[in-house]
Amino acid sequence: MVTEFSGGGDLRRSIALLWGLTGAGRRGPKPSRSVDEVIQAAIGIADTEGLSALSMRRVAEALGLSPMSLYTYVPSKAELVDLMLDRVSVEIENPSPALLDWRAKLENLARQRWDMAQRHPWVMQVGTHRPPLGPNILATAEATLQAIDGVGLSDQEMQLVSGLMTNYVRGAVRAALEAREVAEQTGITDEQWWAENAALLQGLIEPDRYPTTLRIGESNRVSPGLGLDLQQSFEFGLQRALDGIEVFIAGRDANPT
Amino acid sequence: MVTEFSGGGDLRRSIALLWGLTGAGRRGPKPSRSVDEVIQAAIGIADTEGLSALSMRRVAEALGLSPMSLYTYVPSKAELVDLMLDRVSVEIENPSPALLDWRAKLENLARQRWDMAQRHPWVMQVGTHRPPLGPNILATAEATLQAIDGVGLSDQEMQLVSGLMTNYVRGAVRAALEAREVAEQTGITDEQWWAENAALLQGLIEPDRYPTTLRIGESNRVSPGLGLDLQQSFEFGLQRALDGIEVFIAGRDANPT
DNA sequence: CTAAACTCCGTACCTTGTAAAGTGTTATTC
DNA sequence: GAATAACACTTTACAAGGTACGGAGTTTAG
Repeated sequence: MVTEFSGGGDLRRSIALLWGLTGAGRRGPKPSRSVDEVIQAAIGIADTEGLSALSMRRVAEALGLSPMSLYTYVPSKAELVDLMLDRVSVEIENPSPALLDWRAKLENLARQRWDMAQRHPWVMQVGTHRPPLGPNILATAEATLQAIDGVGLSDQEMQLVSGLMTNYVRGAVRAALEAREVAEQTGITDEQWWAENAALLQGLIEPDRYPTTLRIGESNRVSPGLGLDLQQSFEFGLQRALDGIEVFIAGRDANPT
Repeated sequence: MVTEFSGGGDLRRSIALLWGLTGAGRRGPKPSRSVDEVIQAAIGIADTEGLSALSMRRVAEALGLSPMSLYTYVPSKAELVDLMLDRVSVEIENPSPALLDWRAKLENLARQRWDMAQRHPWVMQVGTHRPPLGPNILATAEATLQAIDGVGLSDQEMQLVSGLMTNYVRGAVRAALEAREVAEQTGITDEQWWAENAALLQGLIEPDRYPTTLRIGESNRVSPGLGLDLQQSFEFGLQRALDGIEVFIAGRDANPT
């Protein structure tokens, strides 16, 4: 499981790639593929085999090129990942205007992010502080801010709320994807894992030291699956976060700046 | 930036290491170091140079051993990371009983996690689904559950609340650490980065498409730092999350199961 | 037509985790 | 006390990764 970074290379070049600016009147042979094909191939690999399987050699192979040829399309692997990120961000749509209040819109955006992450698990392994400022990523930022625009928050508060949503969603989605990935990689279910651990820990630990944990663990054993449905957990936290924001907005309305 | 996984190897061996079980009556030469020294050396490297700098060779060098010797102390790098995780978890203390209500306790735990992550940034890069069940990690789980025990939630709801806190805190802390790491690695401040991007994007994008984002961006430019203090952002989200939990508990009190 | 700019490839370097096999040391067993 | 099993430790080696470098061939500007 590898988390990639971005922003290393030449910003000018990155922006040009993100916004599809092609230098006019170029000499030399025509490229046999397009940057877009490279991005798609990379996304395909990352989707099906995970980000750790995404190597320049692997992408080149999928395109029928030599590894080093890729560097004529893309300055480095980091920039390629940037491009992949912006590309999949197109799947996040602006919430329908039929959703009237901010809460429905934020909820919708959070679910869209959840869904998108199910299709492209690797996005959660890419750093997004200083995101690649491509058209699609900017659009998702715009959608989030628009959802909470005009409800009485200051610009700064809007950023804080937007940050809270991002932080929570990323935390929850990562947890869920991690669960999926671990299960796939080890071939062991959570139940099996817990059972085996419980057996090994039996007698090793003093029950007095972890009474609550043991009680909850026991209650999970008796009715398994109850405590661990990740989608349900995501929804629960989402509603709590929205409730918290609602409290804040209400308090803000009571004494505006 | 690398996210490690755990749980690959032999569970029995892992548990023995975590709980300090040494096989009695061993033949052969005495080990020249202890597992503890290996863990400490590894933590030192990860703390100061980042998880990506943590290699078996590097740890061996710090201990004055050959790389392969480490494998007599620890079955693999993954298990070493597990041990490191449990080791630093000792820094999370059970909230003082003087903190009377659940909210103060959860708040305290969240802040402790924030502080701990500042000291050991790499912990946020380690997967924690199926965490190494060492004494210290179990203790932090116990502390969290105890904080919300007896406030009228079902066992399942307690897990959901605990999960929400974990997810939010991890999301926020990761965002903050990412910011720090990116700044260190690139040597460019966020302000510089945004300014440069703004300059390059100028004229490239249609203002009608991203009105809110541009307005907020402008408002950041005018009074910089206002929207971006990460500790402040963490605190803001933390209070919102706790507010949301409070609403939930209040509603739960109104009609208990 | 010439030369610059470009695409593409083969080779090579460095870093990783760790498998394999060998050497020497200690404690148990006879 | 000698033999042996279990161990600590080392050297060597492999495969996989990103990408620097230099060369060969191709297209277009001047």
